[in-house]
Amino acid sequence: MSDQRNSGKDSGNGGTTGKSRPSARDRAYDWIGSAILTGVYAEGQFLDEVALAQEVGTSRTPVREALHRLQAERFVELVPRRGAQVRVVNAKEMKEIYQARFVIESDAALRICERGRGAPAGFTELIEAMEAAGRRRDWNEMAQLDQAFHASLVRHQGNAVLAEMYDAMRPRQVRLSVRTITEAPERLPVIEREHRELAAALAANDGERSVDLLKVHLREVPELVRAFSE
Amino acid sequence: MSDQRNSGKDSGNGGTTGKSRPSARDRAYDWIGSAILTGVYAEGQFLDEVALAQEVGTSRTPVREALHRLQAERFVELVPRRGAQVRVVNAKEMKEIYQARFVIESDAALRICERGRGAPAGFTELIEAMEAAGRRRDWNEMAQLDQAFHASLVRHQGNAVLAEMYDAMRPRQVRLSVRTITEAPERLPVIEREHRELAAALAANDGERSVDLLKVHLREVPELVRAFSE
DNA sequence: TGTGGACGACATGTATACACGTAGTATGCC
DNA sequence: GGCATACTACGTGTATACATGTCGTCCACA
Repeated sequence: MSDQRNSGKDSGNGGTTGKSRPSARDRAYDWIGSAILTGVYAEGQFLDEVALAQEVGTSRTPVREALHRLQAERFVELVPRRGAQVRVVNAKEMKEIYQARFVIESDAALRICERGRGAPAGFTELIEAMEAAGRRRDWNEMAQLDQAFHASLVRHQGNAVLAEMYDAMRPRQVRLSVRTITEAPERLPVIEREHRELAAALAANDGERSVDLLKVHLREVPELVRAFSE
Repeated sequence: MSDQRNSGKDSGNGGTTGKSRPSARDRAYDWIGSAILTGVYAEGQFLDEVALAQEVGTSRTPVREALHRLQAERFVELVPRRGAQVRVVNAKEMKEIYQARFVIESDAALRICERGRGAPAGFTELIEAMEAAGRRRDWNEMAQLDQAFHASLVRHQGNAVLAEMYDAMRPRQVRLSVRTITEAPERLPVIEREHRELAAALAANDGERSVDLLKVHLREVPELVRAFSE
């Protein structure tokens, strides 16, 4: 929830001034987003712009802009003349997200293998970093690396529109990814093995096997979610 | 560019007051969006918030909110401390959009047929309305109905996340859809035939044939685009 | 003459004040 | 006692003023 500035693009923000202080809008975005993810606000609750502004330490204007962005990422719903309503990701939506992920990722794998592109650059390094984080039991780091792993697969395909779509789902997944790993760490070796197998299949440009692996890999998580979430 | 209010959702805006006057933000969104689509502003040009506010007849605040929304739809890029830069959809992006459409639509068709759901409700009516618009040579109406046709296919699949993603591409397509039909009206009968064939394949729950039809249908347009756009 | 820096104009980022619509509450009527 | 209605409080929608960073220009200097 902290690397989401500049709409996910690394547009360099000038570059000369070095690391400029984050804008009020970004701070409001981070603050509200974290609050929703950590469950400070109940689902369906309306957020008070003035109260948020006081909490963040800005005026209403940056808060409003942050809320619009959070709406784009489906964290809140902006009801006209009523305000921003908290919209917690539920099990049904999570299942749909994983289904959408499978659609995009499997298409990416197929096209990558069709063109003989092999595994993305840095794929192995990401796997190793993930396993290292797993040994440290740093689930937060692991979840982020897992996201990066799958995102690099999609980006490797070369379609920026699909990659943007895929990235748009990312914020909604972070919370549940961490939770999934935290509550079922015994599945860690399985996940790691599947990652390595996927890397191998891609390196061999075996699209069909890649899709099969993704199907299994992306099916497990929603099952876990359903198991302890309903 | 006129039915895009409330972030594409028909959230009923209260309902009791009937059709309330559009907000300043919506008017700004429509005005700027139309201006970009009709080519008033050159690619890469920075938009002046004050000037836009004067044109639309509001203050800067609704203009800024409209620009943020236009950024989410990739019509402009918001460069920090510089402003909103016009970002015209180019041929490469258009090709990627059609590829993304194929990925989502073919998945929808497959799942619909797997579950034996048949064609979406109102599918035939949409086809007939499209053909009527074609006879009137009302290309604008045709393009919109075509969008609705394909969107209903995606929605019929039942995955709201994928449907939202799909809808997010819609604004970017409108301009080119109209242009494509306008500049190659002789292809109209082909398009209409393909629509009817797709409807028949879905009604028969023939997923494989539906995908084949979509592959042809969604491949033609980018080819046309490349033909007269570069 | 070309280059570097300082200054001024200007646009965006932010704060705040006002307008308008909605929700909740109290009151009167049936 | 229950329900409809008017009123009040409150929060969003919008406008405007101020703060701050950026870009272009001009001038000094090599």
